[in-house]
Amino acid sequence: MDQHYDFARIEQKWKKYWEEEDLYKVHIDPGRPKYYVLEMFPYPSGELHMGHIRNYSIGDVVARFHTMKGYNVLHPMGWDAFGMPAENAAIERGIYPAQWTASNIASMHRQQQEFGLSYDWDREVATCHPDYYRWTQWLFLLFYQRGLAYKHKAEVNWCPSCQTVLANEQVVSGNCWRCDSQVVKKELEQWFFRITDYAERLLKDLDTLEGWPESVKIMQANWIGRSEGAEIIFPIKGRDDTIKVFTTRQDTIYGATYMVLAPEHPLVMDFVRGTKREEPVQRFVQEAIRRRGETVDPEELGKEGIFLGAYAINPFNGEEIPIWVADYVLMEYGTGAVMGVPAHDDRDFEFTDLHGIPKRIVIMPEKGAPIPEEMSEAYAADGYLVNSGPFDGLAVKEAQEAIADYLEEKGIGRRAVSYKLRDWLVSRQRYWGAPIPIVYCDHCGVVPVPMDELPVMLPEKVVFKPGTISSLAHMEDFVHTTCPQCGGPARRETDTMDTFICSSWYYFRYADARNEEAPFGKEAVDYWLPVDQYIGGIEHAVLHLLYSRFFTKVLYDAGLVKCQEPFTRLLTQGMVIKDGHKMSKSKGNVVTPEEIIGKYGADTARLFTLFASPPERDLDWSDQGVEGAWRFLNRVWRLVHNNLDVFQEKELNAPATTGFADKNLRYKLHDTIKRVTEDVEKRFGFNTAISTIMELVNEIYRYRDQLAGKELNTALLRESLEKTILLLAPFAPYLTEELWHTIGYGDSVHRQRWPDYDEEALIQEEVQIVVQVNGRLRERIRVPVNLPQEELEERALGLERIQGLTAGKEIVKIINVPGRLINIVVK
RNA sequence: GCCCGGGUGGCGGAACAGGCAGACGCACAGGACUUAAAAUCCUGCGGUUACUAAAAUAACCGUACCAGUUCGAUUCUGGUCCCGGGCACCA
Repeated sequence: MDQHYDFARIEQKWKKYWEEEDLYKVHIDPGRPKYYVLEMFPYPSGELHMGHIRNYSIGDVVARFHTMKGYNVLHPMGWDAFGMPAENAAIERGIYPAQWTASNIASMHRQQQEFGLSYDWDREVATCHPDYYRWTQWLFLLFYQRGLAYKHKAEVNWCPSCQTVLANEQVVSGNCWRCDSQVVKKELEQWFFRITDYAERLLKDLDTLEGWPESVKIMQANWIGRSEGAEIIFPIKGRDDTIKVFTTRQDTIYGATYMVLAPEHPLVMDFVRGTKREEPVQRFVQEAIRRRGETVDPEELGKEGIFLGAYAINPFNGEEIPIWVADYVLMEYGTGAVMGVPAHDDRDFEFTDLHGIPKRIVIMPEKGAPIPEEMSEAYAADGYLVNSGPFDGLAVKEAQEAIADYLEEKGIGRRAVSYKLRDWLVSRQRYWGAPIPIVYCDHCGVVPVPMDELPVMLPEKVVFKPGTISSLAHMEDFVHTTCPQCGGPARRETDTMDTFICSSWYYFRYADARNEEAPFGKEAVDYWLPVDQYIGGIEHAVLHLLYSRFFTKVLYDAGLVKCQEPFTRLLTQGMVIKDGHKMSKSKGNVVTPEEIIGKYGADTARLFTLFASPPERDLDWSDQGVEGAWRFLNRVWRLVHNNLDVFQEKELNAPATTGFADKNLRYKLHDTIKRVTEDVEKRFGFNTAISTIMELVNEIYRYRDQLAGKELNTALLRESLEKTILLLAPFAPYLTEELWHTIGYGDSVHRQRWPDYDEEALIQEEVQIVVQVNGRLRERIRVPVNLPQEELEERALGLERIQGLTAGKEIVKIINVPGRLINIVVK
């Protein structure tokens, strides 16, 4: 017999069989519990990499396991197909983005099928198909109708390399998330989604996501950035208007020694117009705005500012405080104006040191402590109020409440909540995206395209003019249209949608992917959604995952879906690393899925990626480790082939007097079933599940060796081999299918029930007990399971070594952990 | 700076509720099979020391570091160091 199995032949054979059998097609079946497992759909770059394989291998095990467990499993795949690379390819190679994308999809689809992934391909979607983006546009209009989409002129993030704007979430440390170029600020009129309306719910509902990693929830909470505090209205000396500030430390109001406005604040120029300060302030403001657009690191910025010659009046003590403009105050957050409390805020402290503004201490850590003259740093911690008039002596928390109450009573302010989250900028000056379904009519203004006229088709035959912004804007046939309202001439919106919109709802579409009447049918989404298990990279912690949650809540409010959260459980997988770096062409450490398939087959590739590390952690690629996975699969293959006789005999031999070896094997088998089930179901412990199966296989080999030449319990051997195949089926679907048929079955192994373990088999007559003296391991003894405690202690104390260690000493106590150890404490 | 993870043999990792540290795999070493190699199978494999011809055995140390709680700590608590990730003046 060969030492190795012919993976190429086997994998081809069963791939074809599964396709012919429609093995992975699913339909709504209210009689069975559903399970929706989903891997984040990929961008069709044209090639699968190991990160994809890891992602899909995890999802496939989860899907196959639940199918065997009796669930009706939805496991779809599709393509996040709009985006920049297609445009670049078009420019570089003179091929239309639609064609380039379609051929990439075809080749990646083929590679996925090689891997034997259990997708229902009838539900495949591609976001660039009119059948799909029609509904993306429909959803845009739904948002528009609900007042959640609006056009607005604002200072936005601009990536000079991608030649388009970016949402805040898509700027990573000042750089573009996609191309890493430095992002600059630009004033543009753009479409936004009002995600800030949902800030509170997006934050609060994080608590309901018990199946999400804490780290992702914390990242989202930080991104939303909720702060509780107060707005305080300051009158302006000599004028009728007022300035409103937002603060989280209203308790420090008596320590406010100045006020600062953001450079963009409308009052800034108002204060200095026509005065000698106008020119320097103007210069300062322009410079501040320019620098803000360029500089990445706030440390480099320092704290520049300039006095405006005006004074605000502290409504609590009537004190006049100077009003400054400074670059460290942001117009977009709070009210764009801050009360400066240098003694109790690090930034204000630094600013006043620089510009010679006095500090006043109003919080002391202890009651009655002497108030120091000098401070070396701001005191931002807890304490008690001083120098604060009627509020003296209150603790910080109490003062915050008391002062908020006072503000509201006197009508000079109110409690307020501020968020760091900004509205989602969704327009992009790119061709390869879903057109925004809006027209501009000279007569009627902004007019949405009627829903029944969708899709607004993206012209496929595009010509890219280098250096121009959006190619769509140059396509006269596209731009010129008629107004849906008055029928007069109108222009189309030429910006397209952020591709994150397309990916914010695809998991709903899978439930009803071929629906031509609606984005999805109610029955289908109510049955399948939410996604029970979502699997993907941590890099989407606040991008795709936040946007999708937002979309789901809007669809919920519109009555289109029943769930308020899209993903019940989330698994964030680690990266695939080789030689200490992420695999990349520039590092020259890339191993392609195709190489591995060619050399060892899909099962080995899957098994290795699952075995080498737990899914959340980074995976260190090791060619030798792959070799080990390959060896193991062959070991299983040989084990079955070497024992084929037990499947051919009709009368199986099960001697009545089963010996220790038999009991031992049967225990191992059922213990393995139990552990593998729990590992996969509860812990995503694929690495330990596989190692447990390896132990079982080793045990079966040992059993054969032990009983070589003796009468075998063929019934037990057969049970062991069959169940080993079943346990391995989700991990190595091709090999196990082959073996399942080899041992004589006609149906697919992937239609079998997951094995249950037999409690009886797990009952042991003897256990090993560890004997410790003063917590140090000294002996191990085997005793009957139900040996009474006194007898166990007696036996332990009677052991020669233990006697030697306890002789002449006082036994203080004996700790007994049933079934595990006893610890004799002596003095 | 703030907020999260993580640190266990030569390597990837295991130890699930405070109870045998190092499962499983890789690498390595020795042996079997072979004319030979590959493949396969078997055995060993954290460190130090003692004893010994060798094996066996035993003691001590050991889960980044320092304290603490406990009969007992990789696991819990406090502090320190290092590595990785997120945020970026958010008042």
